[in-house]
Amino acid sequence: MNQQTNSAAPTRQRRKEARPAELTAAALELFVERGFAATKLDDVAARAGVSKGTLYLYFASKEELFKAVIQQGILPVLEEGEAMLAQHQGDASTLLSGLLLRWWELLGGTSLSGIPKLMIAEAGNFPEVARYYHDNVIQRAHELFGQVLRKGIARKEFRKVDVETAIDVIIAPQLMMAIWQHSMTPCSCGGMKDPAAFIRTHIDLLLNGLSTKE
Amino acid sequence: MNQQTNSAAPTRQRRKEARPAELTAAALELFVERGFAATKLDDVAARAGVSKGTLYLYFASKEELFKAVIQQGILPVLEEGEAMLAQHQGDASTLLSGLLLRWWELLGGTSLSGIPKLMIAEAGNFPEVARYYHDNVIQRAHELFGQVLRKGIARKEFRKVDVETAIDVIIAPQLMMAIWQHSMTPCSCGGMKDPAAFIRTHIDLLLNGLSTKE
Amino acid sequence: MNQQTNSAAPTRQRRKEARPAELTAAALELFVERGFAATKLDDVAARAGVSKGTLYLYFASKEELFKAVIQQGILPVLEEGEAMLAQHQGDASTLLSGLLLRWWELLGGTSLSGIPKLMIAEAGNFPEVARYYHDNVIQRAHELFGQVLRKGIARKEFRKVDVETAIDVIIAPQLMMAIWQHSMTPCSCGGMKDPAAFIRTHIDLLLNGLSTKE
Amino acid sequence: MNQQTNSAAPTRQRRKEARPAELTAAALELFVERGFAATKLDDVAARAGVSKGTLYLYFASKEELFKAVIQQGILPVLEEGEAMLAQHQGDASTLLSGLLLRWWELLGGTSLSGIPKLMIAEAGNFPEVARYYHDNVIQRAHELFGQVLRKGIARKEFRKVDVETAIDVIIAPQLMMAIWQHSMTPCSCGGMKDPAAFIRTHIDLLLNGLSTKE
DNA sequence: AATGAATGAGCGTTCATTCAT
DNA sequence: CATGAATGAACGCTCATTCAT
Repeated sequence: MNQQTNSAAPTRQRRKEARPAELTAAALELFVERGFAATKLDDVAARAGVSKGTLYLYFASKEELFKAVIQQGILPVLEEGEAMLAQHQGDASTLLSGLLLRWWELLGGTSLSGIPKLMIAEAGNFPEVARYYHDNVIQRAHELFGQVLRKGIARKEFRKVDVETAIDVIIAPQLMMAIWQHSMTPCSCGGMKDPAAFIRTHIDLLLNGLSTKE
Repeated sequence: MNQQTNSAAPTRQRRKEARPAELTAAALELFVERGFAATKLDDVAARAGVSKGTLYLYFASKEELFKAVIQQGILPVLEEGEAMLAQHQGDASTLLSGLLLRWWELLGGTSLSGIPKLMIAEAGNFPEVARYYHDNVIQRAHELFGQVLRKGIARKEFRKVDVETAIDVIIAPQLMMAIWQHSMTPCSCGGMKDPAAFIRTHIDLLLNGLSTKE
Repeated sequence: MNQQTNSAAPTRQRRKEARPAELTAAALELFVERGFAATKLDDVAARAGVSKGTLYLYFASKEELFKAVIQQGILPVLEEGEAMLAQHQGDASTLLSGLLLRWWELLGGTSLSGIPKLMIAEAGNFPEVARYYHDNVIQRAHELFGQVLRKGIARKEFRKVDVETAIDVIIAPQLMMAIWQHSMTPCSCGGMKDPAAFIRTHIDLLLNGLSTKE
Repeated sequence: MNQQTNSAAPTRQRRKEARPAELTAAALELFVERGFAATKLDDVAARAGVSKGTLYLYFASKEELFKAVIQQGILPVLEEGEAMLAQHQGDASTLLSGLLLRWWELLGGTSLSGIPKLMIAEAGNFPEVARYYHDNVIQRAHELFGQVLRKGIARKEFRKVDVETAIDVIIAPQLMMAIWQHSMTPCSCGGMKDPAAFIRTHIDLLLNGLSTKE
């Protein structure tokens, strides 16, 4: 009897602990596909393989589920980037292109790359979440790239550009790629053909644009 | 008496002809602010200053209204750009930066600049509209910038970059700026501080990135 | 000018006087086809070849139109029958079968034969109209047939049946025929194949059923 | 504890299985009273003692509810009649009057007798349902009475009438009685006074009309 | 007299949320 | 914990009615 309990309990336990993540994962997929308002909780529950009522055991409302989806989605991204920055030694160009490439390696195929699209679409409807996202993702990413740019400028690798503005210009193509991946591309309506080529061209133009070699 | 007839009779007529545009304008604002699904037709009607039923005199359904909003929104943009290209003489750099600046001058303050956000959010839910938008906006804009890039390369102003991919890289920051303007910025959650500076930096990095002068 | 007025005015006048009848005729057709609630005033107006607003120049509401349709529909029927009775001389059997045949000759092909269906379907929703119809159509038809039956019984042509009840039994097949003609038959779902044969069989069974010859 | 579980658990289950029948019963009453289009789903739900949303757990639309009402309503009638025919031995007159009387005993007081009225009113709007009703009710009833008539003719009880047409003539008064019961009568607008007397007179006239004794 | 654009109350339908089991 | 039947507020859409022209 103990043995049974011992072997059975952990399974349930593991399940119980994994549930919220399973639910937010299912919700993320559907929110990204269809938008927040157009996603039905029935469908989220069905995709997660639970009943609709179960959702309410873990999230008090659809809005809370949305918040959890966003919070859940931002953690992996930042830590990796900041770790790269901390570890990096050598020239800023390599660091910059490394960061851009690594970001897509990490998120490219997953629905985490849909979070920018989702956040953009819903920022107006969920200002608190937008603020949270701004403070915890956008801001930290800004600082990350800001440090890289300033390092490059200090090392005379990069021209003296307007750093704060340049950050946005650098990030924009990466975000647009992620967004396209979750909007036009799945309709087979064109959009991005080759993400790798896109990033390569972006880095090429960018490093040339920043370069002090003339 | 004739004068009264002349001025009074057209009142109704003028209104009737102007109505669809008034309605799509109101709908565009709200769709951009809140998204398609989260926008209530009552609110669209209220913002246009008509009753809910009136919407149905001009659009058969909410979805038809959406389509009309998109179709209505794309016409002004393309013609201007293609006209600039046709008229332009001289170096490609000036043309390129001219196009990028002009685009923002035209759309910056209006809710037309919210169409990319709207289209991105709803492409998955309205594949037909997405295809229409792709064929009539994205494709034509691509060709426009493609001609500029090829002209610059032919004139040895620009390096021999992968033109098709570079187009997307060039357009992305402009689109992101428009998107941010309609998502994070209005929440006072940060985002773009100064569009003009952003475009200037974009053009600066871009022309340097494309430049053959090394 | 006078001549023009002379020739034009009567046209208009004639039109003006004919309008209500044209409108109720159109309404009758649609009410019979679809029922009162399922008939749109747009469709009535369209079938009558006028605009929707014009209906309200002649009828204060949809319900008033309904009442007019019923009133309009009952006048021709009764007078004919009562005239036949007054003029008739000779045996009751001939009179009875004459009445039954004549009724179908008069109404068979027209949508007036749809009034019983319409009245039956809407009696519950329009008690006043139902009462009006009862008093002015059902009651008078009852008296008509009552006199025929009593005449036949007095002349020993017919057996001494329960006259009041027999009237309903006699009328029922005629009504059902009219009803079927406007319900199942137009769906090509079967129903009556041949009205003439039906009436013949009805009269045959009826006269035999009433006959004193055994 | 077991007992409680045994009696409590099925409560929900029993309810769920009984619900569709409860709902169609409520809907039948109101459809018969007011017609399909004039019946509000709120009222159906209220009469069934549930909320409006519950209807949609069992029927996908108002039209599906209508179909279910009809299907639900036809089963009890036919089986009884066909059983009577199969069991009967002896003369056709007794069988015929037995069928006519039994039909009213079964349906007279219930709203099932309102289905003919309902079907007649809505046949034009729901051709598929009309066809279903024609094939499964009208046709089978026809065959039932056809066999009785042919039996009576074979036994020389009945005259050689046009069987197919005579069936309609025989059925018509029964149907009209049911229809009147649900249209004019409830308005206290007259109509049928005594169903039993009506059927008696109908049978009397009918058997005399069919009889070979002259 | 006639029009048809405009209205808004009302209905069918959906779906986030609750709760008895 | 988990379920899914039940709810009811809210939304898209319709259509009888009104009224400026």
